[in-house]
Amino acid sequence: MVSRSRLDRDAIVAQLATHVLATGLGQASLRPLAKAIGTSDRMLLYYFPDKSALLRAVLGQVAGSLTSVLDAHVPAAPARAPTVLLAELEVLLEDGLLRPYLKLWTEIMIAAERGEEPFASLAEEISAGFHRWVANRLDVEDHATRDALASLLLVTIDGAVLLGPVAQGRHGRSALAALRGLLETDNNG
Amino acid sequence: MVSRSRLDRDAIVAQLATHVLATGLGQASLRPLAKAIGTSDRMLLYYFPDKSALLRAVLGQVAGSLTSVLDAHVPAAPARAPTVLLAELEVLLEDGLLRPYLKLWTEIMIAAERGEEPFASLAEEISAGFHRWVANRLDVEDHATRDALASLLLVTIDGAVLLGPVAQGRHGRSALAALRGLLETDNNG
DNA sequence: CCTGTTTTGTAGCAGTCGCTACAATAGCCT
DNA sequence: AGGCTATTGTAGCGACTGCTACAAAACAGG
Repeated sequence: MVSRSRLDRDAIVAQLATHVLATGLGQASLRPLAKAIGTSDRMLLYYFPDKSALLRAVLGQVAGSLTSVLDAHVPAAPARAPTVLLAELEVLLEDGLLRPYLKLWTEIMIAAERGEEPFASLAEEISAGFHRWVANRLDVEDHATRDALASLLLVTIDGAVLLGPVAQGRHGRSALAALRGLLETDNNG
Repeated sequence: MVSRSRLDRDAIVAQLATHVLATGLGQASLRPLAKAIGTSDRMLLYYFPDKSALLRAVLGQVAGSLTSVLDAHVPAAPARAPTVLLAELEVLLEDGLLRPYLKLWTEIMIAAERGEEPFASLAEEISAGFHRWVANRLDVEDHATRDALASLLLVTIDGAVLLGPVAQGRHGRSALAALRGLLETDNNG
């Protein structure tokens, strides 16, 4: 009844999640994806109705993995000043733990803007989740300014990752450093 | 000698520039591009050696058009406080004058990160040009902090555009507003 | 008009895309 | 063993990709 195969549905999703995280969505066609995990495109479409459903499962797994990484390194309590949270996220970026996720995230955003599924709906969910995650860790009492600061951190980090490849990554690094400086003087003034 | 055709090289570049600005790089295959400007893929490859050269010419034209728009609305002199320059750029974003260029720009960045030509080299040039454009308009005397602030504006605006499609654009708008607030208190303190 | 060059159309190549029809295997149950 | 279902392979469809060979026009100068 419960049949076991060399590569069942969950294993496919798990292996594709790490593969897509490493290589991006540029090579995410059925045949290359299948080859990367040692199976055939025929199998991917045996376990999933179509490519959209497959990618939705895979990227959902990636999103879950991201929150695991984030929660492991940046616990929810206690709430922090914005500058402190930004510094913690910068460390994760420099360590390379966060960057693959955010690079994938920018690719999802581009595809979402074109209206391609499942990216459009995924983009909405993931951005909402990440924004909530950031806001929950900020010790700003006023809800409006806390949400605005969370948006600012979200936007600036995404922008820094987007501009990462050019100028040897200088723009991203100095932008985050400058923002951290602004947040500090704002806190002390 | 000087032969004239219904659609010569310069006309092709000009028309394709406005077309990709409106539709993005997602549909930028030879046959759709040709159809959009009323010619054939055969003609595009008659005037250009390959697709990469064609896109390089077209995107170069777009970049030139962007600097025209920017210079027309934000003159070089006099230098401004960061918060003022950011406010001016926000106006251009809200008017929709800047957004198409920056959306195209994010697509170029994604393709550049994959190493695809001509996007990798283009990304380097355009980002350097935009950064210089911003830095030239800031009235910050210290070069290092002026460059860092220019990077921050660059990164935050790009991030805001990238996150534009989700949450009805709330993230982008409130992020820029929050950054403007930080820059103001920094200036006054 | 004729000749030669420049500009275009038509057809097609070899590759990839998502997806499917059909058949062959493999494993279980009786 | 025989039958039944779950799994997998093979082959291919129609559409698309960048690009090219070949030839028909269109246009020039003589």
